[in-house]
Amino acid sequence: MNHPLPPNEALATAAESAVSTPAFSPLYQQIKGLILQSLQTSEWKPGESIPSEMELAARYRVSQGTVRKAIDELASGHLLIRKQGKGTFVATHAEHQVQYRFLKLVPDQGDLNTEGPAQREIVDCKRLRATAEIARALALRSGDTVLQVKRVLSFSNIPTILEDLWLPGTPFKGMTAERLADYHGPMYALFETEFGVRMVRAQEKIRAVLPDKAQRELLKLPPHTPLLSVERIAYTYNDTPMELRRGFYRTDTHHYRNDMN
Amino acid sequence: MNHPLPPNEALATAAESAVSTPAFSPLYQQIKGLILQSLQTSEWKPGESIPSEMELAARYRVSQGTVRKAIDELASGHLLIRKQGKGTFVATHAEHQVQYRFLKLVPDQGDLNTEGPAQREIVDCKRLRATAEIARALALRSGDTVLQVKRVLSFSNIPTILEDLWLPGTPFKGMTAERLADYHGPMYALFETEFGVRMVRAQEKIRAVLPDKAQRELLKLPPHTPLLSVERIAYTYNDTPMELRRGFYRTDTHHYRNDMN
DNA sequence: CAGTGGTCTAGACCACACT
DNA sequence: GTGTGGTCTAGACCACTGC
Repeated sequence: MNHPLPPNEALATAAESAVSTPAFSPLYQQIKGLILQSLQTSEWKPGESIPSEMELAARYRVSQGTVRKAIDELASGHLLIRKQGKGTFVATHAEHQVQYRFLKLVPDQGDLNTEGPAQREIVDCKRLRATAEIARALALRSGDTVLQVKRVLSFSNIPTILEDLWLPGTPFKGMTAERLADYHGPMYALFETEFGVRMVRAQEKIRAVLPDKAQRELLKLPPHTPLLSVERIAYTYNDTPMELRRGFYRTDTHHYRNDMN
Repeated sequence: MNHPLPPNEALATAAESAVSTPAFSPLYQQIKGLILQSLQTSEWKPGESIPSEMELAARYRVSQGTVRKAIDELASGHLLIRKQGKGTFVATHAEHQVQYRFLKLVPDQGDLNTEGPAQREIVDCKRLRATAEIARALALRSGDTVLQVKRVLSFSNIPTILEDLWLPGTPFKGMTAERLADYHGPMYALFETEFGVRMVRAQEKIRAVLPDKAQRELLKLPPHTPLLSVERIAYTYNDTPMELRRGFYRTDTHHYRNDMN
């Protein structure tokens, strides 16, 4: 093995058992896995600080540099946030800086600050059985209980976003329309504090569509107004899908912005 | 200063002149700037290898680790590509792996491989004076010469993308419809080899729109088919805008895919 | 002041590609 | 084998934060 010190029980020697693939994994990747595990089990919660690099180095019996590289990768994936002089923290959607990280709709003029926060209206919130399609997206079985939420977001009192979202019933047991309505702040922040579910990654499929009658009414749209259809699957740690969201965005005053580099 | 060796003339001491802001810049950032400069001046061209880490360390009089960190950042920005055992290479849009890095439209079923390459038809290609809007997007003055290209892309012989693009006249002197039509491969690869312009970053604004009559005809669309409007500004090194592109995408068989993490 | 992350170095060794 | 990037270590010092 590639470990210079007495083997740490935590540093799996699983690679040995494999035959055809050497499956060489650098030490810092293994450390990254161990840190990830502590995040998953909520040993360190969103917003909290994790142990210092020196402490982690001692805990895992590796050098500070190795821990450093592991943390660097997690930080570049927005799982951790480094703050010089203060420590390293578990990322959270409650942070003002990264609020609405996954919402790419921005006003044509001005920015999110000039516009202010959205007005939110919960239209519907109920439990139902997952259709085949929803089950597939959420890695559930058809018929499993899911929570459906339907809501409208308005900016400057203009209804702009209509969205339906589906959450797996088990992890979100106890979620109600009231709790959603009472909570001020990003929905993903509520998921973190109330249900221990942190979204780390999302994937969106975007199309141009014409709204049906019900959608037109909820958004108070004139006829023949095309909408952006945004289908999102959000994942927690371990690539587990935890939310399916179908959004319909007005794009006459706003646009979807995507920066690529 | 923070340099342990006889000062290298290349490592600017510009920070000294500033008064209010200390403007501390780590060594590896300065190295990164020097490498970037060599990329801008085409000392190393797309697809070529740059000197080894050891050579660069000697050239800049720093340790290998410092060069390494500079290269790491450039590689994570897709400006360089590291290949273990072979060397470090200047990124290029001709690489099969990263071809069409900025095209996010993918087929609903299958992937880009099952679909095969697009059929391309140049509809128009002419020089004209920049409108105020185009001039602003390309950081030119109104009335400056720009090159306009209009084309249609088809997949499986179904016209799917209609796009207009505008290029600044000076860097793209000598571009013709013929050269575009004759070139097989990504347009951005042609820009690299023929005009020394490498696109490193892009920004897109996306909306849902209804096509006008001309657009409907070019894409052979039934009436009332909404389209995705994708406005892209692409930048070279140094954040210089080099292309404005307005695309209209059919999204009944394809969708715009955006992965966030 | 002590504690944190951030930078820089020097040296050893490993994995991979070419020849 | 030689040369490349990739990993890991150990130690020194710098920059920032808060007591």
